[in-house]
Amino acid sequence: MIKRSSVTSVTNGQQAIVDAAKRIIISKGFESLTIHAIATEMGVTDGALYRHFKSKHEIISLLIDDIERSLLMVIDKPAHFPGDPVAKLKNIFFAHLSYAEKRKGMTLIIINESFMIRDAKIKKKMLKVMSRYQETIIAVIKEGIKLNIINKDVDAVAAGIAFFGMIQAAVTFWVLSDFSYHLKNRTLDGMFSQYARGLCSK
Amino acid sequence: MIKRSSVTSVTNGQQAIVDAAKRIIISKGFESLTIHAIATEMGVTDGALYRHFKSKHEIISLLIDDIERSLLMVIDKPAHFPGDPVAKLKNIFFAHLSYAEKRKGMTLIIINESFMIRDAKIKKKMLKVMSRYQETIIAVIKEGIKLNIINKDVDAVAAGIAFFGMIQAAVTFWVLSDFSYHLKNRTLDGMFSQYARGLCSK
DNA sequence: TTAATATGTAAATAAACGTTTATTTACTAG
DNA sequence: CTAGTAAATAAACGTTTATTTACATATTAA
Repeated sequence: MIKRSSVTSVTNGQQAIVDAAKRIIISKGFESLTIHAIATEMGVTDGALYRHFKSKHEIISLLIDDIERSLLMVIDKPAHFPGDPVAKLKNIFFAHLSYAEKRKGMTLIIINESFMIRDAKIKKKMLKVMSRYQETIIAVIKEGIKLNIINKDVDAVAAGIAFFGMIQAAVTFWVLSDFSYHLKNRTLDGMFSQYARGLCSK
Repeated sequence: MIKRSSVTSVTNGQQAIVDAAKRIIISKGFESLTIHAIATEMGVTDGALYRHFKSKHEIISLLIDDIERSLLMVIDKPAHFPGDPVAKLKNIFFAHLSYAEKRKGMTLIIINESFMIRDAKIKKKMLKVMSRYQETIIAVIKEGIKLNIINKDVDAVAAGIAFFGMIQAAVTFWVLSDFSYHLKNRTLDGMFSQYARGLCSK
């Protein structure tokens, strides 16, 4: 009986490679993600990886799929938990921050690296993940507008981008500081409060 | 009479290389920024660059200096123009966006790349630029609090990070979409309005 | 059992990259 | 005219990449 790791067509061998790649990015950063590094991490030789992948880009592509699954799951859970939309946003906010802290900003690093990779497919895939993230946030905001909790004049798209931006900037400072403090701190509480005020005040 | 390009000790030859590097990043992205590409862009051979620079990292370092000068100048101007602090923030917001659009997100790309470069000096330098950016924003916010225009409960540091995040996220989507729309658009007007409401509402 | 398939190894390849070196050229000052 | 200097050249260097090839071993299915 063979256990498949996911709904999509990712073989066990492929999943092991993706997991190794994640470990490398978290411990040594994206620039250290080489075929040789992955192979060494797994205790095999470089060529062995090509039994499971056509190219390194394909590995990165699967890595983005992995982010899509995990990140969207992390934010979808609080997004669909019944309750006040603003409370939902707050829960999403801190769930995303916990996720980022656990992964040492890996997701943001990959988003940023997507800028740099010429392959248009990878760029497009990353944009798709971010768009789905946005859809979730926007849906919650629109729900809040409908319930008359969030101001009708609020541009949901703009608010969605700003929401993502708060996390992005917080993680950016944190990574640049070499993780020299805890990502989740009192400052971020104030940050969300201010954001929520911007949504709700008339 | 020799004209120097800047206050700091950047020679003309160095400035020419930095300018060429900027052109390459804007037109072909950071991953295309190689010694060979810079040399070709300038119409010289690779080795010639080493008459002006010790290493590629030194070029990147000067590039960050260049960003520091230009970006901080762009935001300092509206920051010190007399008037309402919130109006100042709005002007800074759109000045930064214009700057990003003109440079095709080059600054953000370099910030992101600073993540990846092992050299701790470069990381530190980038963090310094961002901290100086933050100081400017925070000063304006504190001015607003003192004038009783901005809510006393606002955490100026948090608001500064969120301010930067709005721009960062907006540029991120724009770059990932391959510059397929104009960065400055109506959505961003709404974004700032919401931000300002979060600052001012009681 | 046997043949096919999956998975791995070892070694090589080609290209790209940053960097160094020895040499040359053009210009300037004494 | 000479000596010095700044800048560029051409060629190579050593390394690191991703990727390919020829060969071996183990599992699986007929």
